[in-house]
Amino acid sequence: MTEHLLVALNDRQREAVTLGPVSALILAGAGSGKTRVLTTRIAWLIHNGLVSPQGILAVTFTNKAAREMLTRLSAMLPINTRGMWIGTFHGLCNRFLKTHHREANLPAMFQILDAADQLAVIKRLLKQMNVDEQKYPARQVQAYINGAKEEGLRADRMEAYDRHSEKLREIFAEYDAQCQREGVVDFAELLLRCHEMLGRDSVLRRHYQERFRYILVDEFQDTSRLQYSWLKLLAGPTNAVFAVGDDDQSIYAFRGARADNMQDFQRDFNVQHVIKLEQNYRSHSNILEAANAIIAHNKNRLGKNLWTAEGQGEPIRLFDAYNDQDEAAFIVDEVKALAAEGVALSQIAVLYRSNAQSRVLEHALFSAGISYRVYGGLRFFERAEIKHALAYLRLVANPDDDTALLRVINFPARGIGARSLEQLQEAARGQEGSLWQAAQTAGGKVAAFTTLIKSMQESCNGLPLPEMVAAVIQMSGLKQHYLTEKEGADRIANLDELVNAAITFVNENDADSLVDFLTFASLEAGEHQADPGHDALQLMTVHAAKGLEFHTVFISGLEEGLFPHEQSMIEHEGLEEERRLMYVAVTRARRRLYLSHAQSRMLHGQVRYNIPSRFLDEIPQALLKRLNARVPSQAMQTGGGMPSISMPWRIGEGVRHPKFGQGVILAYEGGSDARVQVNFRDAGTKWLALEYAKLEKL
DNA sequence: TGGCCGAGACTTTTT
DNA sequence: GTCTCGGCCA
Repeated sequence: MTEHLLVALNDRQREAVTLGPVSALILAGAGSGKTRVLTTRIAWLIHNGLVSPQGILAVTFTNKAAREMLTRLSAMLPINTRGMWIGTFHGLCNRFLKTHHREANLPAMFQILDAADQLAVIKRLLKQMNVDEQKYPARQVQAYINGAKEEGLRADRMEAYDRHSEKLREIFAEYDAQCQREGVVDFAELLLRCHEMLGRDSVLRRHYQERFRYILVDEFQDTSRLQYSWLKLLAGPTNAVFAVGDDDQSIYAFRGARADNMQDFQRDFNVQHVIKLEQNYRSHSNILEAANAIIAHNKNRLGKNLWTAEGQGEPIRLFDAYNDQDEAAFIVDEVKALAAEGVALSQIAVLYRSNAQSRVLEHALFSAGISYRVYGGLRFFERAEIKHALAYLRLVANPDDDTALLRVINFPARGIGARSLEQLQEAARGQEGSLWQAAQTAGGKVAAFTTLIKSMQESCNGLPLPEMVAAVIQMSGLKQHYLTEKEGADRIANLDELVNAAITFVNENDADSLVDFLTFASLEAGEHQADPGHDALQLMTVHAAKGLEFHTVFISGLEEGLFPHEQSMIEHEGLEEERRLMYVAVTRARRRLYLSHAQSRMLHGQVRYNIPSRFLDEIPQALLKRLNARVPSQAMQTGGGMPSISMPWRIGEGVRHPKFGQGVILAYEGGSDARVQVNFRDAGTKWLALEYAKLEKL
């Protein structure tokens, strides 16, 4: 009866899919078919009548993953997936809060602040509270507040041990009060508010515990403390939690992800079934062996070894570039050759540790006429013109939204300057109300603005969503404004696109209310990916590549200080996270993998000399094919291995010291007591007198 | 109100 | 090197 669902699965996968009503931890390695297991399990549970679609709660990390799960599910089962509780933590919490807004002490039309909105609120607050923004930078305050909420803490539970932390706590409390007044919630608040509501209201909690007998969690290694706690609340003592994750792919510790939740889960849920999915369906074995060898250097692991039934494939190609431009030129050449062999550009990815590295690559690709696409950067709903239009729409839905009001009260410019705003804010503070409320009694230009918003509200009344959006854009004067701007054409095109987005939204969702659309815009800022029809080389950070796969992958900038990043060394267990990042990068490749590093590169406006990444040493030499060493010609002439004191040393040259090991020359001082500064990989940076130091060229 | 200039930063990022 | 932000001036 259910055989057709299981036929394509291996034994481990099938075991996971067909588990009974018990909690289980699935350690799913890269490329081991984890999404398939997750969706097949849901289908299997429903198909066998163990649970109805309404009894399932499935959590993913991104909207994209949630969508994919829904798509696959409807392909497997003839059911309507629309009402199912499958979504991100934030999306599901939002759903809870919308349904029970009274219990959560929120207005029915509460709005969601994205990170930029939140920062704006904080900046405004700091000004209002007369806080020294040098001592309390808005970004740090934001990190403090979000960090606290991720841990499940509010201001009243924050410890304060000095004036600074006391102040932070005070700002935190004031910030929450401000959001409450405006009827807005930030991302972390969605989770925390929902968690508190379920914790407090036992009737509600039991209701949902009865309902969601099967809870499934994707990317479990990326859950935060609060998210895990939320899961525990919903699971109660009896429900079955199916947690799928890979501790080796935990690369978001820096933003609160806690892979230790996997161990806690085993203990708290008395997990009897830990199933490892280790067969990889993606890569050839050379690539997997390299990945296994690298990750084996991490101590803090649950333990797992990927294998494949496919052959060993091609060796991993290693390229030693003279500098960053040389590295880029090499990549361009190889990409051209691959394209000539018939590999689609979209099946080739160039990965790097940090975004700044893309510039040199882009330049080289542009000159070579290779089409490419860079992932990251601003997304559709984050663009200024879109945020402006959305702010007008937000005011139509909830005029008490101060953030939205401040964004557009004078955009396009209508002569409401800083003075009038200050008066307005003063008045609002006086009556403990919103800016909108204070604006009601104002005259002149402010009154004209409130009239505008009110007429927008009237015009929108009864209109279908897309027409509403179009009307508000029209009435706002945004288009006229951009007409006069130099680069306004793109912005106008984007505003038109917003109307299209509304049409798509109505078609793809049951909802067609303005509030739902605004929620969608906040919760899902739009895709990074552009038109898939366009064949282009893929450029992205390693983080952005998680979950993707390509025929060929280039990992560039494999240098100490860059990858692993120097900032990571000072962090607790930072190096292990960098290594997991490297593991993720390597396992993106199906057939061919290139690793490259440059002896020097331009960084922060300075030339920096780096030695090859330690991760390269962690790969068995037998798997590697060294393509060449493009060494500067002078170093070539000196020949290898001859100790030499008389010969001038070149900055950037690799050296070996009998005691300190490998390093790179950073600086040179000539004269009778000539000395060099060497950055040793293991021993740090040292000045050495050439007369005594037994330096050897590499 | 907008534009210009200097200072300072500058891993990774989804919701 | 390059971008953003804030302050200041016309």
